[in-house]
Amino acid sequence: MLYSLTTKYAVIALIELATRDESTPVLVRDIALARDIPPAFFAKLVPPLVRAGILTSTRGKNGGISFARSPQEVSIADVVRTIEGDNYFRECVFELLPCDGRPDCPLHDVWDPIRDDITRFLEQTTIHGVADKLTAAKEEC
Amino acid sequence: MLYSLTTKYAVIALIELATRDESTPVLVRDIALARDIPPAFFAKLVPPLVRAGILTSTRGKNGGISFARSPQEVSIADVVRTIEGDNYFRECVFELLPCDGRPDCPLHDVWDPIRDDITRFLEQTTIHGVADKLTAAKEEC
DNA sequence: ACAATAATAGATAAAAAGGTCGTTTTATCG
DNA sequence: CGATAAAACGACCTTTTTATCTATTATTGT
Repeated sequence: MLYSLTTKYAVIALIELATRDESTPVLVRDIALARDIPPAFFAKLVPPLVRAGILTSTRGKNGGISFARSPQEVSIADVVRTIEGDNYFRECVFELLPCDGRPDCPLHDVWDPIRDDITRFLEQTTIHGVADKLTAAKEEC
Repeated sequence: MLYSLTTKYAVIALIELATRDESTPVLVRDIALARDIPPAFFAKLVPPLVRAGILTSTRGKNGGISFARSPQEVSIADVVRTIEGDNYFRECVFELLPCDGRPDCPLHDVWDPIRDDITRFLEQTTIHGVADKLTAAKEEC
C-alpha cells in the first residue's frame, strides 16, 4: 500500500543507516544485507539520494555512505519525493472529469484533507525518530 | 499515488456505469471507451467484480453489465478490496523489525490512525455519491 | 601498485498493463 | 425452429515497467 518496493527499500535502508555509528561511512552492501535488500538494487538508489542532499558517499577504501545532514532533519517525505518524484504528493486519486484539461475532480473536496494528513505524517516523521523507536523496540525482544 | 492503475480503472468505470440508465445493461466496451480505459483491459476486471457481488453481467445480444446491488451500497473500498485483495487495508507501511515473525513495526502507532482515516473515507464514499457530484459538476461546464 | 569501494552501464527476470482471437451464450429475425 | 448477430468469457500473446543481477570503470586509502 501507498508506495513502491523501491521507495520502501530506500526508507528502510536509511533507517538502518541511522542506527549505525555516524562517525564513519558504512558499506552500501552492509546496509542492504542487514535488511534483506538486494545490495545491487540499493546501490542504484544511492546516487539519487546523494544528489538530493540526503547522503554523501565516499569512494575507495574505507568508503561507504553516510548522512549529508543529520537524520533528524531527514523526513520520510524527503525520501519518498526523491525516489517517486517531486509531485508524488500532488497527484490526483482518480483522473475524472477532463473538463477543459485541468483535472478538477469532485473527489478533491473529500480527498484533499486526507492526503494532507498523509503528507504531514510523512513530513513530520524523521528517519532518526523511527530509528530510535526501532532500537528501543529491539531491546525488548 | 495510493493504488494501481488497475484499481483506478475499476473505480472510474463503475462511476461511469452509475451515471447511466440502470434499467438496461451497458456494454463493457462503452463504459471503457467513455473513460479512455483500454476496453480489453477493463473486460478482464469484470469477472472479479461479478464474483464480488458488485456487478452482474448478461451475455448475448442486448447484454452488458449492471450493478448487482445499488451503487449507493457500493463503496470505493469495496472496489479497492476486490481488485487489490482483501487485506489491502491491513498492510504494513514498512516491513521492519522481523522480531519472531509478526511484523510489529514502531511506525504502527503513528501510521494506524492515518490508515484508518483513509479506510473510513473510502468506506463512506459510495460510487453513487461520486457519480452524483460528477454529473452536477458536468452541468456547470 | 594494489586492494577496496562507489558509480555506471548493461543484461536478465518478473510483474503489470494492454491486446487478440476463438468459444460460449443469448436475443432476434427469417 | 434454425440461422445469425451481438455480447461476455477465457486462453494466450506482446509490450512496458519494475526489479534484480553482472561486469566494467573510476576513485581512494594503504
